[in-house]
Amino acid sequence: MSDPRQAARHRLAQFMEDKGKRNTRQRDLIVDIFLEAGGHLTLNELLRLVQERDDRVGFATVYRTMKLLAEAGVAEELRFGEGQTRYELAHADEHHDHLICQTCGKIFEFEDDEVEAIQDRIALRFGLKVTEHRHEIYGVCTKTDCEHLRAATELPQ
Amino acid sequence: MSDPRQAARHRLAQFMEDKGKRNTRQRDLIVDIFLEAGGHLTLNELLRLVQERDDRVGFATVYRTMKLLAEAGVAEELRFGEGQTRYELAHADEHHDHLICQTCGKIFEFEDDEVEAIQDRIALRFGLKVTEHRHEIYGVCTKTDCEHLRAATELPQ
DNA sequence: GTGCATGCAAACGCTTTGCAGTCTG
DNA sequence: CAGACTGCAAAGCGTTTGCATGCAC
Repeated sequence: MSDPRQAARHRLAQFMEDKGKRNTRQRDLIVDIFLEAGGHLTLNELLRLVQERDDRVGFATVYRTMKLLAEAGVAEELRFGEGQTRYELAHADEHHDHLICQTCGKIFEFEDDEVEAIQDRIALRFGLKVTEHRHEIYGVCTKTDCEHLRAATELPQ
Repeated sequence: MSDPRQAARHRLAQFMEDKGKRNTRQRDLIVDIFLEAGGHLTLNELLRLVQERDDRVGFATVYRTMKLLAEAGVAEELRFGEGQTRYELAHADEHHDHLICQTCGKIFEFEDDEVEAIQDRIALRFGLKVTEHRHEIYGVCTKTDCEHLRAATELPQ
């Protein structure tokens, strides 16, 4: 049960029950695909994947389901500079930030306690109490398979 | 000439000349207001300020002028989580990040070499060469005049 | 059966652009 | 006076919502 996907399913099931939400064919499918895909997808990318398995599902359902997952704490909304929202699996309790390759579009995750500590110190200096933060590092991937990945993930820019 | 506004005016004048751009009543007004206001304004906030002095100026002109300033390296586009673009005066050569108070909407700027250094190290670990980054710290302002500031800056949320 | 969920299409909010008329250099 | 600039209005684009219908419980 150290699988984050299993944990997510449990949390979601609990949330659904608590709130009197219903399980439907569409929701199940969307959740499955979101969990399998493993993150950083836009609504349209999700929709496309969903429709490969069931083309009767509409955009609004994917949209509302992802909002639901976000509310349940199972998904997190990410907004990079692209003008679209991406969704990733929320890792329980732990926070992480992102590195984005501007060539291939690949997104990496990182976590750094030192940065978090410095952050708190900086905020204090301005008289703020930190509630959340966003830290994105943009760069160029030096891996040789960069171009290949770009094609695979189909990210713009 | 350590005044960043003067520096900005010079840089802009140079850019205009190089590119064969023209000086107009509207552009002069928008630039004046942008430089005086001192940052972090949305297009609509700018438009409102501009129209207080000349209500014949349209939104598109403010929009295009700010794009021009961004292109000239005089303004920088900021996108926080609000769905609107804000513009701030670009400080020549130096980079800084932002602290945003979620209560009063006030925006502070900070700079931290240690974070930048850690960032480079993290990126290296993933095989990326950093081109730029974004670091936003959201928090709650503990200042007593927080609510007052909120009214003054008229930020949402 | 009740009322939550779906799918469509329309509304939104912000940004971007085409075009006819205006003004700078 | 050529062509860059303006203002308007319309188009784009991603997101959000109203509503009639469908379906889970």
